[in-house]
Amino acid sequence: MAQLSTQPYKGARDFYPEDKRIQNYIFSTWRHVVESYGYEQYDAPLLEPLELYAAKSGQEIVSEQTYQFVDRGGRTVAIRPEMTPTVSRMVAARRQELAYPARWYSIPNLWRYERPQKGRLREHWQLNVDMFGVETVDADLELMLISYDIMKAFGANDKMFKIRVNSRRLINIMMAEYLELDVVQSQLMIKLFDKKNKVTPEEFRDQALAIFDQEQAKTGLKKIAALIGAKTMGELPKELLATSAVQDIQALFTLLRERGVTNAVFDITLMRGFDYYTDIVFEVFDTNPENARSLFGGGRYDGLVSLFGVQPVPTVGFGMGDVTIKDFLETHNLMPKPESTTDVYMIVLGNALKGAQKLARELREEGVKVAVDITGRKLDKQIKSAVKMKVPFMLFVGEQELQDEVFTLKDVAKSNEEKLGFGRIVTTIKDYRRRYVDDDDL
RNA sequence: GCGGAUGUAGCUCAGUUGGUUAGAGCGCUGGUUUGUGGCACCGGAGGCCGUGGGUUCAAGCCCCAUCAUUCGCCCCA
Repeated sequence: MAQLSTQPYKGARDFYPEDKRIQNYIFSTWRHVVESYGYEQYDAPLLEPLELYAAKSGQEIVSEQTYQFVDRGGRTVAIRPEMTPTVSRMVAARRQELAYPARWYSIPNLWRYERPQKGRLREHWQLNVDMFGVETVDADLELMLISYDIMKAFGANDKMFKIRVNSRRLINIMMAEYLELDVVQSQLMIKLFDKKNKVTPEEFRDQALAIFDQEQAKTGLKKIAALIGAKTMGELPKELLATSAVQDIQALFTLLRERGVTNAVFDITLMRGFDYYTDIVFEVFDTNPENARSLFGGGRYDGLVSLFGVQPVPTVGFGMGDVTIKDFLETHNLMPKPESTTDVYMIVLGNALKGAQKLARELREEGVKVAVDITGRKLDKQIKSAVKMKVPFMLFVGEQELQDEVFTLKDVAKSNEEKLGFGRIVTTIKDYRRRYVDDDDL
């Protein structure tokens, strides 16, 4: 019989305590920002009927990248690969009774069957933030501001990332009316635009030519050059400038500037994969050359809720994965120092265990998190455990200390110690927590 | 689904044109030290060289297969 493997399932991660601390930090930062905008958390099952994704997510996700099985009742079941269809289902179910604008968020784990690679695993957790019920760009603005604030909350500055913005509505006009492409040609051209930064200008030109028919090719390349060459919206071809799609984007950029966001850029090549986006789309992009990649993104998908047979609900949302943001934090050296969630490791000397347990209980009643070493090991072994666990304080408790009610409290990082009574121990630890750790919802 | 790279101690890796008993650093562990970790010194444990086949007098090293990890591609949150 083969030896059992200790490895986690391919593309999925074990979270040891030191890893879970990091994940908790990311989750807690997310929650802080979105809750500060009044978003409330929801959740839903890991499993959904497969048809939910067949409807709108895009073909490949369903056929190739979904974990699926047939349950004992013969139902075809999928492990959720994304949250958007689920939340749309939930909104549709209570379409009439919800209070709008509905501001919701969740942090689900999602599964996709694909080859793992940098920044993309089979299981990841994703912050999903959505606003339902507002059709003006003020909703798009709010979601982008939240994205921006999250990046700031992680310690990023404006130079580390940029926000790319485009519009599906504009893309459709661009393809169908400006370039005069049919549906099939449009899809090919959208894919080509999407990978513009990955191919050489020559390859781009040749592939564009291959999409046009002979008649279109005469003027097509010039038109594309005019599009790509536009660094600001104002440089767009006149035919497009007059459209309401462009005017909406311009209004959005004005609002962003008013709110102090200066690293947002219009990018006509931004496409985003999902079919369900209908209007403005945006993407937060890492500007570091070593990690030059899309970090996360979102946009408006006004049509999804109505798939469930109810009147449409205008919706804007984005999704942000834990794997990519962790890579970003590591690339930019923004990862906080890992430290235990425990405040004090109690080192017990001689026959003091009973007294130490009583003291620990009293400390807990004051809100201090205490781990007691109950092993009876030699002093240095106990200290080593505390250091390895990265607990910030050690408290030495022996028979003499219990009798005097004065204990030695050691600050591990500073390596200095003080003899303190109960009250001072509590305040010292709480001061430390207030200064260095923001753990109110860990 | 396609292509590249890599699998040797818990971790990071070295290992000569194939040659006898497979190495280092860190970590772990015991001691110097029965109430103070990180430093120092002295000991110790720990390897089916990913797995299976093949070539050879002889394989960690060469060949084939397979599994795993990883980086890209396709695709995309």
